[in-house]
Amino acid sequence: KDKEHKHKDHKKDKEREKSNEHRDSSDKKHRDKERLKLKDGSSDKQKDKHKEKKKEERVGRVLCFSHIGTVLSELSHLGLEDAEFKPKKIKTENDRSEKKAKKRKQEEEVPILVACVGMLVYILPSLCFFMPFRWEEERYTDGVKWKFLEHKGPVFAPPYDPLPSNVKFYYDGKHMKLSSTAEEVATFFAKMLDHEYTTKEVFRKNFYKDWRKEMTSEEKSKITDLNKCDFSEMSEYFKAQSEARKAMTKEDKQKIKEENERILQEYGFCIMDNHKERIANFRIEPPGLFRGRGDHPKMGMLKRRIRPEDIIVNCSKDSKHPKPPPGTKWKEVRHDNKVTWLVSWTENIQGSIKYIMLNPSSRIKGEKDWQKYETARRLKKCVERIRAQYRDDWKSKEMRIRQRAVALYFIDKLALRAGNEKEEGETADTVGCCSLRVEHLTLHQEMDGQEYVVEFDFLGKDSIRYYNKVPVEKRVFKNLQLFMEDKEPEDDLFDRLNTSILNKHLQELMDGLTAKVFRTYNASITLQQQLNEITNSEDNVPAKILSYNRANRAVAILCNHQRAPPKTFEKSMQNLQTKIDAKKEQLADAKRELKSAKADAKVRRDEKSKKAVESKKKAVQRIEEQLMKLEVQATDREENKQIALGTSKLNYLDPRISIAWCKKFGIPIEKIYNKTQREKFAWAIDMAEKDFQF
DNA sequence: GTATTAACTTAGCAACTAGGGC
DNA sequence: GCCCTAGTTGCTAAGTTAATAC
Repeated sequence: KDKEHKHKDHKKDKEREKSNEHRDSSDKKHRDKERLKLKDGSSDKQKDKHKEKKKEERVGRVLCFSHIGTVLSELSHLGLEDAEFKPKKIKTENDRSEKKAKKRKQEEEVPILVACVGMLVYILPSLCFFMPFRWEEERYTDGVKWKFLEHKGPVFAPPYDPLPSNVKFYYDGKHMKLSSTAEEVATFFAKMLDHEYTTKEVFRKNFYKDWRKEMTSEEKSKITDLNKCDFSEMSEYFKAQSEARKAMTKEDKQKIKEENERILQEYGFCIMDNHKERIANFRIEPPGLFRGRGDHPKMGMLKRRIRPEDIIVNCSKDSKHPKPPPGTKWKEVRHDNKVTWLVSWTENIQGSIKYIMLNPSSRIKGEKDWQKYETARRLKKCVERIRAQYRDDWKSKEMRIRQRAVALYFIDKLALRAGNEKEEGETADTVGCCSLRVEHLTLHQEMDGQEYVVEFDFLGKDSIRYYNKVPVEKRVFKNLQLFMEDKEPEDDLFDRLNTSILNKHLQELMDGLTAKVFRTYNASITLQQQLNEITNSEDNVPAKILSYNRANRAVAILCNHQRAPPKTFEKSMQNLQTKIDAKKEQLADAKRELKSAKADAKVRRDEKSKKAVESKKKAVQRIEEQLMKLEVQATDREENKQIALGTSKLNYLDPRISIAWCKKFGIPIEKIYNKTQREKFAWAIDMAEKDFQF
């Protein structure tokens, strides 16, 4: 069968190449152009490219085969009568009983093995026909994302459960019974009472304004000052509830777990093109108070409850459409297969659209992820040309080109984000490269013994501070002086540039190139270089993992992925230090014992004392190793205090680098990626060999 | 050319959970 | 068996990008 398969594959390969040639003729022209532009289109390079292409195709196939298992298990899960494999038939009662009887008969007469073989015979012809090409064929060219999509719709937030009558709200010291709607909004505030948010003026103002909108006219006239509102009883009640949840019996906890599992099984999966796929966020966001990040002008506003009438459902026409809760209607049922979302609604704070989409482990997300890294790898091949060009552009006669070139230099060198323009007063004041203002940079002709230093200080995405002192090339420095001339601190540094202009330019330099590709590229290449540099094949597994974390950390620092130091950081650090101190004492003891054993052996000169010396030596060694391990742990933790490794690991580092590294150095992949991460990177685990280089 | 919007990725925090140490 | 802590998962805000409208 294998041989047959290979033969078929070979034939199909040829056919596919032909059709690809045809389909990609325009692409090819473009590539040829690229090659000419590069002026180094040597035959070797072409061969490499061809090899690479071949490899990709092979890899695609490997993935496909790995999918057969999934498909089979799904089929057994779904039953063979499923719509994708057999036309649907309206079942009559007769049909059903007939079928039941048949099934019983089958169960009695046909051995299970034969039944399984029968099932395989039924499925395999169709699978063998398309499976080897699944990944390629299903990457639809015309923007189509799927052919079949069926799901059960979203899970709504539970309705408001009013407070028990003994939990009271007080206004100006007096008990006041609130209407259900006003009470619900009050509980949102009460739940956050311990949070710093509720002390912020903007938060309080926004909350109060929106709360009043939910009050009855009587409540409105009575409640005129938020400072006179006493939510403390409510707050205590919720705290007690949360304690009670924690103190629940094992059985009760198990029951809740089972219920959640049931909901997950019912609503957490969909069928997209013959695959059962996990949905990411199938629960609608519950109502509450908006918690923006940083100095957000809208913090505290009421995020309203989403009803079925707000929901747009997306699924295929021929699927079983999700049903809205009894007595309600969807806003719309759409059949748009050029998008990947299953459900959407418009939120009321910014007026933006929220989506329910698939889990990162899904085929559709996995493929996109893979594509992203392939684009970054293409950038690797032409990055030197692009760098040469922007360096050249620093000398351009045109201001806009100089600005574009300096901005690109920052994006490339410092991994800054593109930096879209934002509407003032709508969101927190944060910037990226293109939206940098004069006030965010300080130029130092000379600083700490270095020439031409630029000091950056601004708030980036999520209001995370970016602070960096970077020596730059003289030409960049002079350009920056020019851009900042005669400008106010609040003026744009790059007044002739925005992300749209920049990305259009990048698109001309390389197909698919945008500002964010540089972040992906620089992150991944840094990991690769660091791993190549610092991994010592002689090291043991923990030491190698420390090297990996160090490489990962280098990337996180480059991308400025910060975190608030964990609340328990100091304490856990202290605990570790105590352990280290104890180990040091233990080591000193062991050394003393070794010394005396040595002295003893010198006097006695017998086998027994020699052996004793050896065993003491070993003990010292062992303790030294343990101490080193603890110290390594402490260093690792200290270095990680304010750095978040997860974001780069999940979004910027080509997983194939890590997997290849694991394979090369015999590290179990589980040491690097946890279960969720392994699911997300299934595509990479399947395809990365130990010699993979980014 | 500019503004707006839809669709999708990237991001940090908090709640939850599992597993190691005592 | 309990407690502590690190790791995991869920949540949703905040970006980027390309398409579309004007």
